[in-house]
Amino acid sequence: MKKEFPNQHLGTGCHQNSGRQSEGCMHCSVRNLFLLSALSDGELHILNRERTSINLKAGDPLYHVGTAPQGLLCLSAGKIKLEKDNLNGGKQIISLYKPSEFIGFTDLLGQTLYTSSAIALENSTVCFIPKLHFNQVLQSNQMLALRVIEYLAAEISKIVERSSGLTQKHMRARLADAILYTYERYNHPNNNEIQVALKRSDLAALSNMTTANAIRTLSEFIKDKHIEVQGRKIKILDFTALRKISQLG
Amino acid sequence: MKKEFPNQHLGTGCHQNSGRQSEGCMHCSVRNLFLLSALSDGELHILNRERTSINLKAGDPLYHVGTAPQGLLCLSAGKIKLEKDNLNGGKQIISLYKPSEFIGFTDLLGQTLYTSSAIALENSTVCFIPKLHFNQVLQSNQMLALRVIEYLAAEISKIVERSSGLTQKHMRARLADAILYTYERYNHPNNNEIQVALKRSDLAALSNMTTANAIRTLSEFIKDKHIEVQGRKIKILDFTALRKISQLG
DNA sequence: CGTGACTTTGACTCAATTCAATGGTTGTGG
DNA sequence: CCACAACCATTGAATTGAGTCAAAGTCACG
Repeated sequence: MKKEFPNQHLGTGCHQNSGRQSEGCMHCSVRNLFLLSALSDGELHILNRERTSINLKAGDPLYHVGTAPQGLLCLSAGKIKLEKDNLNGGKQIISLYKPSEFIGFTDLLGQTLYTSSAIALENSTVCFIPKLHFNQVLQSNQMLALRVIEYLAAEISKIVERSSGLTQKHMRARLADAILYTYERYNHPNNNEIQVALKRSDLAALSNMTTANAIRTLSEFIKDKHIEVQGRKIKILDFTALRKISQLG
Repeated sequence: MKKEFPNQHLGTGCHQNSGRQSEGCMHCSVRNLFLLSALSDGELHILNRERTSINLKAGDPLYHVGTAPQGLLCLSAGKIKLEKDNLNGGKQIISLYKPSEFIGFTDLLGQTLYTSSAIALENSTVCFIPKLHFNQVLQSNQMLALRVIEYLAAEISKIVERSSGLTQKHMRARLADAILYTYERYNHPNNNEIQVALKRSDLAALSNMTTANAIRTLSEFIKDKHIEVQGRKIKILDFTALRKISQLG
């Protein structure tokens, strides 16, 4: 799951992050996910039959808010953010995704238009499975449906939790949360560097504040030795301190 | 759906808001709901078999945050709020429920503990169907599972929408939203009075602000003739103005 | 008619946004 | 290889929105 394609392979139409080629969903690492582990080989073949691959360069949109989901999107390599415009002309980042995760899954299931835009944070590859084939499988596999229910219900708890943090916590706590979230999503096993190059404005969009304030607050954290920053690379020095700030402000 | 039990009937153990007695789920008005309309008579019998009725007085809790869901709770008569403690010692109201709706449904589906507390806003009756029986039906009825998926996915969109309102809008807009939401939930067909007695602190908990500020902002709305207030009774005079305030602040 | 819970209002404080100015980086084409 | 443009990061000062605290005022109910 952590092993990424070297960038020069991104143009080949290769769709798996397991390293195997031309074998499709059956051997793709998403197979290991809780959600899809309920699928039989036959069902995986259905999904695989019309699967295609999409390559994105850093900054490219995968889809735009307000458009209609056409199928299941599974991130195969790279990193993607979901964001939407906020009411003050800025952006709000809803969530960050890594390989093997589904992008915009709830919008697909909700039978509505996309409620946010998906944008590649770095060069990425995404598998696309037409709606029809996914629905076919979802409609015939009870176990899958039950797992999707559980997944969605858990999502709701997370969203409500995050929401109350964003509304009630002060800037310092919100930024600490954003840093810890980013680390949890993109951490590297052997050090405390966050393996993604987020702009300051991205950090701000994650923690619901102005870019200027994100920078100011980040500077405080550096001065207090909670983190170390070089350009867009953030290294966490003191998890305990960040968690405490997340609680108390 | 609008016809409520007179309060003196609440102690009888009657569980239907259709007015019929002793016929259980099969003739209960929830049968008309999108979610459960997929159920056969046999399945309704399964649900009905061990159904019991819970009576609550205004202010009584149905369950507390952090406890484990034991079954499906369906509001039969009355009004219920879902709330949780916020980080500043106050409360936040997550949602308001009316008869025929399920209380704490997502927590039940998510297989986790209750993420909020349910409290009766007035005398209420709630049907309880043990988890086991509900799961039995959910596991055997594919159509029901698919509808639950759609329902949950739609819930997520709503929650994200509400969340960004609470984080980004100013007090005036948030209070306007709270008033419009309360009206949408508990409106009376023939006038513009909101049919629920919410305390000022409840209005504040809905719109994520201090009680003092809710009162101040409410006074502005009265002065500007957008609403009329007598005690806890709120009458909407100008929907257009409120909707505009919701958009612009 | 007194007690407690709720409502209202004012003054103060502080957190956060806004706006503006400046400095730094990067990539591109001449 | 340099110069320029475009974008990004940083910092300061002024302004405003919202929370806090405290003091009355109102209401219902025993």
